[in-house]
Amino acid sequence: MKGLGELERSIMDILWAENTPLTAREVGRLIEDRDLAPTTVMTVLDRLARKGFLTRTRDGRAWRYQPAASRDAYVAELMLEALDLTGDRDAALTRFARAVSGSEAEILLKALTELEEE
Amino acid sequence: MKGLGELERSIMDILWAENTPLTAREVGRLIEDRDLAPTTVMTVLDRLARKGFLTRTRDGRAWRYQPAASRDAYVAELMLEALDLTGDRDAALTRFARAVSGSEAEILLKALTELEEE
DNA sequence: CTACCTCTCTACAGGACGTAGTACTACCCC
DNA sequence: GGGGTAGTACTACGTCCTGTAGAGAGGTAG
Repeated sequence: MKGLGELERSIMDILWAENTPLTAREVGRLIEDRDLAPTTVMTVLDRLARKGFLTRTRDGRAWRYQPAASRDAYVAELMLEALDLTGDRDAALTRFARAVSGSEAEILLKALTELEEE
Repeated sequence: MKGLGELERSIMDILWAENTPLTAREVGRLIEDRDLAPTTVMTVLDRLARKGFLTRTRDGRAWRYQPAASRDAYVAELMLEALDLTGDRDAALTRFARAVSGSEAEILLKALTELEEE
């Protein structure tokens, strides 16, 4: 997988936030802060689809885009990918465990213990 | 932080593997597979130092480079950074917990429970 | 002095990304 | 049915990062 650029991530954020497929125009409207040309949005959506981050289906002449995977799945995958960079996964995991803050450590702990019970 | 390129990572790997500071020439010798010009290695070492991944100290006319942080710290930081991309950290963490394989889940679990006890 | 090593500076090509124009088609309203 | 509107595909361009390396300068060792 590859990282996303700034604008690409903004657009993914929008699509992750909505749970319905959007057209380029709709996405464009939701990016208020920047004044982007419609074609810019379209180009980026196209690239994201090409990279596999989005799927698109026809709606009349327009395309409707939606995320291929949830944001959580994306983030988890990035984390696993980072983990793959090391030779010593255990050490990295230990360090990671120490680095997450208390409440999050509990989330992790809970998820892990639930896993064990299954 | 930013990700590293291919060659940059190879070089970091070499420096992480040794636990003594190396000169450009020494690093060059350790990258056997590729036939790189010495200046190439120097340039990349320089860039890595500039980005904060390496620190360097003089040794005669030469510089000796060594990692500014351990690989584990780097990996853990990348993981945290990925985690920061999401709005819903809990969901991402839960998903991550499910994704790590069994033995690694135990490492994590152990690190976390040790944390709790402290 | 001469060959050599190492440094610093500069350069260049390729790819990713932000950004957008152009040209073409389909549709709606008057 | 003609013009505006929306949508598409294709092309383009500047910038930054990275891989790769040459040129030139200044020590160092015979």
